[in-house]
Amino acid sequence: MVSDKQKNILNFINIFVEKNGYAPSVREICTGVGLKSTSTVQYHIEKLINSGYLQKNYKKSRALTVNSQIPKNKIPILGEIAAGSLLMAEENVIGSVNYPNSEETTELFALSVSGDSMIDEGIHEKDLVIIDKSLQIKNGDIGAFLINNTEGTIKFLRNIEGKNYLVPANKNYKKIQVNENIQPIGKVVSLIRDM
Amino acid sequence: MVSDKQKNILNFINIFVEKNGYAPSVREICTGVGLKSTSTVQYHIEKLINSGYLQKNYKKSRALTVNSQIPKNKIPILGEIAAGSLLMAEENVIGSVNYPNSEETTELFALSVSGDSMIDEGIHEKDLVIIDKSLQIKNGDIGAFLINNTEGTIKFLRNIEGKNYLVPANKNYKKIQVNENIQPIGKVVSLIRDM
DNA sequence: GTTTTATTCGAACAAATGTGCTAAAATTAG
DNA sequence: CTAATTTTAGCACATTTGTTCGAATAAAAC
Repeated sequence: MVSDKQKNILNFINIFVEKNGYAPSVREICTGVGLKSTSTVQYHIEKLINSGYLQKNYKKSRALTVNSQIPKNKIPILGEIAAGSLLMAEENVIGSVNYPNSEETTELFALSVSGDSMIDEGIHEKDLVIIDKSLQIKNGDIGAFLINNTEGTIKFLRNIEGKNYLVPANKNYKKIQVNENIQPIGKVVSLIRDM
Repeated sequence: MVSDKQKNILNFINIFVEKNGYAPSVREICTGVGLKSTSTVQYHIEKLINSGYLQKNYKKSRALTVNSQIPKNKIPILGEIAAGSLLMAEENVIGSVNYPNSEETTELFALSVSGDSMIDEGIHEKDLVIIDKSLQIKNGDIGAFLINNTEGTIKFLRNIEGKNYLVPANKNYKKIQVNENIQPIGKVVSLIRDM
């Protein structure tokens, strides 16, 4: 949809804004990307706007804004997982958090930990775990799972003698064999605790 | 140093940028804060620049940038604590992290945890703890301390029979009585763990 | 090859914008 | 009250900047 030149321009704008704190003028983009005509830049800008990468304010200078494809570092916090399916329905979102190390990720969300089944792994009640829905939970990983379409939980996934188990990090709880009532949500990639 | 009108203007610029993604023009500030002359705004802008609240680029439009007094949400990560004193000397800063819940704080920094003396509190090696230097460590708090001007450590501060101790959360370590070789750094206010 | 589409250029124009100057008005200091 | 300082206004000017139009060039499709 967008050509190399257009990506080039978008990139230039991004870097310029990052560096200067305000957007470049059309002519600054010209020299920045090696074009000699302002209307050429105009042409590409229009394309980028139509593709949803940029926004502009008619006749105002330096009024370009880059549509950061993903609201950078802002991910929703889900509270209790509603019966049915784990969706980011508006009702379930109880807040949002700036996640440190994410560059661009749509598949992240945060979940408030309830219970102490992972206490031996240093995952406490009320901790915020960041979950990546796009990452498959592999043997040995800590993942988020939905049990009976009702209850969300954080557990180790372990393969023991060919069978998959949800394994808690707390001697007081026992492992559960994965069955059709257990649905993987995503891998736990980070933890945030406020004190 | 800065008058109410100037604060008013600074505030207007901040809100405008937040809302539009680019800075207001001189005339937009005029109408925004109820002034009729561009030169009046010019006058105030110069004051704000001299006071260090703003930056400008000569003759460029909308090239105002607000000097966010504190780099919002960005706090330095310190590595090994150098002998001497715990300062945010350039050499010690090994990175930076976006800290979720901070609005404006100068006194925050992050420290990578080494050792397992707080394992029972769910604080693991390589975790990142956020420390607020401006908060006094009180009885029962987890704090960061500098021992012998050399070694940084995270411990509980507990008052037992009138004496202060650094108490680990690990049975394999013993508590240490606070003496003149132990210097408090700040209170641990948050924890971040990447997996 | 021809035709179509995408990209580039140049120049000119109008609007937006920052700047400079002088003077008046309001506020504060003495 | 008077003098000094701060704040505001008005206007004119020079640049910067976005926009428009037509045409040339390059690339892709047929």
